Amino acid sequence: MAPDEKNTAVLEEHGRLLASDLAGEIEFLTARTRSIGSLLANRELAPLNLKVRSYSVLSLACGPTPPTQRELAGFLSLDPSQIVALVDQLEKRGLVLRAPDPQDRRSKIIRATGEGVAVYRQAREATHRAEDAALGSLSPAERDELRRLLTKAAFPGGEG
Amino acid sequence: MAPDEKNTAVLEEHGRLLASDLAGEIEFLTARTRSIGSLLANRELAPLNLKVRSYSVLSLACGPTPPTQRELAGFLSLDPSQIVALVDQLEKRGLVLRAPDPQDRRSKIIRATGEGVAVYRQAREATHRAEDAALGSLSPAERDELRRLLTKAAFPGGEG
DNA sequence: CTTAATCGTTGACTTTTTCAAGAATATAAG
DNA sequence: CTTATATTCTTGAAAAAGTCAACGATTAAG
Repeated sequence: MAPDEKNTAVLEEHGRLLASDLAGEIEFLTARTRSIGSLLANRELAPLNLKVRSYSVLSLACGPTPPTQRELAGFLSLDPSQIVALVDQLEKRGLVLRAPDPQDRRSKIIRATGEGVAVYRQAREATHRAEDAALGSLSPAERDELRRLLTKAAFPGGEG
Repeated sequence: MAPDEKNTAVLEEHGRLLASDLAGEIEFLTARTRSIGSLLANRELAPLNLKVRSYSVLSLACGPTPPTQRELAGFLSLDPSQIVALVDQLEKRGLVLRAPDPQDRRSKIIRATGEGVAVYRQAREATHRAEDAALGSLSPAERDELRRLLTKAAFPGGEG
């Protein structure tokens, strides 16, 4: 078997099962899309010693409104204790820091350092490469539409 | 906190972070959509002693072309060893059985029993309720379009 | 002031994922 | 036919991820 063929085996022949009920369920299609997507994203992020999870935290920490750990947990659908571990790693590498929230001393605001921003820029390119690879079968317009629909699904309360 | 409010806390306020780069990434939106979807689906499936994973196996086993375990692994993006565990459980409950593949005695075809089909019918209603709850913010036309786009993303080689 | 709730943290526990190896069967080459 | 290589299911172990309850510090409510 070729060196990199192993992890791409996800894209094998499944012709017979495409006619199944399950293949028509959005829940299943979402799970499979995510599985392929995070496989490719993790592969691209590996050289930076990041995974999709740590990349997501770093990304939000680089944004214009750095979040508290509680906000990270809610936004990323993770348990607060998982955020602790993720921030610990990133902080140990000097990519983010825990800043006290002036409005609530219980909370800690996760903000990226200069180096964190630098690493994030590379990581963003990596995830964009992964997205190109994962969604290569969709046109730019289709990707925009998919993004719009998924946003409504992921944030039902949205901006309404 | 109200009795059932805990698990619905995923749908909190995230206004500030919706403007982040991350919120525009399809990979992230897919992960969040799946997280909400499988939470609701697992909740609906719990009374039947099923989870999304075992439901998926049961569903394919009920289909017109029962799959081998290898096909299940590829289609569901799971490791073959995970399929063993899932089929073990379902077989122990009498919902599926391992039939020898006449064309390849290494393979085992996973076929639903009569009771398996009966349970599946209830389970399908449960997951449809969950899908309605998860995608309540999308119109039927939008759901169809989302299904179409996700199918292209999940099966790049598709029916081409 | 007293009580209740929230945030980050820790630790324990379960589940899921990943990986390597083996027995049985199939395929390919000589 | 014999030998070598590959595939399928299975097992078991290890790593990673997810779940949950409890604690100190802080805030909010009564």
